[in-house]
Amino acid sequence: MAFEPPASVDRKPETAQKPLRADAQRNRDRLVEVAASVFAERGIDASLEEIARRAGVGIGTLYRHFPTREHLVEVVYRREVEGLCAAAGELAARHASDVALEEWMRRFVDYIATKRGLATSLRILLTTNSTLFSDTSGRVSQALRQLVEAAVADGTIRGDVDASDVLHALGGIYSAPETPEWRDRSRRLVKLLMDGLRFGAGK
Amino acid sequence: MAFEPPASVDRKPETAQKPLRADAQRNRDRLVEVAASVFAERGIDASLEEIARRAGVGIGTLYRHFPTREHLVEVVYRREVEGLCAAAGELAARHASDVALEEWMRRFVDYIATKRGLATSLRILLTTNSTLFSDTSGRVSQALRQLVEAAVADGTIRGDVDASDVLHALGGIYSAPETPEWRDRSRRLVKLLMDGLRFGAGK
DNA sequence: CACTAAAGCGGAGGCGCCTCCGTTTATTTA
DNA sequence: TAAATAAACGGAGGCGCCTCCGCTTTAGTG
Repeated sequence: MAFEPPASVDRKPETAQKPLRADAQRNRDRLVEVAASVFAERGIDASLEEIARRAGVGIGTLYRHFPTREHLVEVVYRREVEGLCAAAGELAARHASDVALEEWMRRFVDYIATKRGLATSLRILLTTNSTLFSDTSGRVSQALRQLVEAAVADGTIRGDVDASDVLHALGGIYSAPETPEWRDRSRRLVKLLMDGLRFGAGK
Repeated sequence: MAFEPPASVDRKPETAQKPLRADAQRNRDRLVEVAASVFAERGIDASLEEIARRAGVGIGTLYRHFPTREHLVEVVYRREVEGLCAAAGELAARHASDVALEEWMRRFVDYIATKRGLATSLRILLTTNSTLFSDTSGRVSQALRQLVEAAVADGTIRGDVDASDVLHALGGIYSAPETPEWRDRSRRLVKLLMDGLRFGAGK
């Protein structure tokens, strides 16, 4: 305690560690799932005991799997980003590529919206744990690139932009001030952006 | 709680608010003093109840004066920086100006040393509460400037440097890695710096 | 001084954090 | 399938956080 350890969550080696016992794996999954909804509902400071309770496990089990609150938050956050990015592939398969892009951006905005309230805690986590930041932002921009390139390739959006342009355009959303109309304004921004992208498509 | 408030400690208006009742002022002073030593001894996560206990007041009194831990930490931190800077004037009055500068830099290093362990928490506080950062860093560089200018003026150190040069030189100390020899190395650095400053003094 | 209103006090109580360890369960071995 | 053992469980307990409110003290006022 004299020397509080760096607040970063330590990396577990990517080399898959021995598989968990079946019950342990079940509990762990359950905890992550419940934690995601409790954090969403009550904020990032939600009681860990409540999470354990709702997951139907003892508090000791929660702590064994996630030795600190930050461990749990990190896992939940990674899972959510992963889900968002995975949706890119599904949308691409099911819709015209410009529609897929638009829908994905809309989801992106919604997702950011849910995270606005947590901004300070999350920012601390992201600055503290730099791999978390680079991993997730890399994953997000990869998903976006996939969608933009597909839409450019089949001519449903103009060809003189790339994924990083779009990401920058979306970036404005992130930094916009926290007002009640934030969400609506962001949605308008996505629409506007799409109109711009569609304009002059197919040359 | 849905919307955790910005973690910044809100500015109390500089316009002096009505003076506290005598007992309240006494307790407040006592708390700050005790808190400084408890934080120094146990780290920034020390128990607030222990602080109240040692100050001989109830926990309720502590919370009335300092509604959050951050409030208390901020006040202690400001007081310490203030003390450090006030020492500049006293040293200047009592010693030759180069000696005053050297001694002050030594104290600065010692002070930073005590804060190393708290670095993460303090960094969060400083990035969260930007007035705290600008107030204190302004105050520190002002104290340093006073000492450097005096020493340059009476020719005990060379004339082709200014306070910001010296501050930058000291800045290296801050970012040096956290090793056991940190403190000794920093002291050597101060000596080295002073030798350099004295070299060719008086033109 | 005596009285009073306002200011301040303080600690009980409720809740959450986290550790520790006796008990239970899944898996391996025979 | 039974025994052995390693892995995992879970909650009691101790501690700290913070709020709330009945009690005490101070600073005016006559």
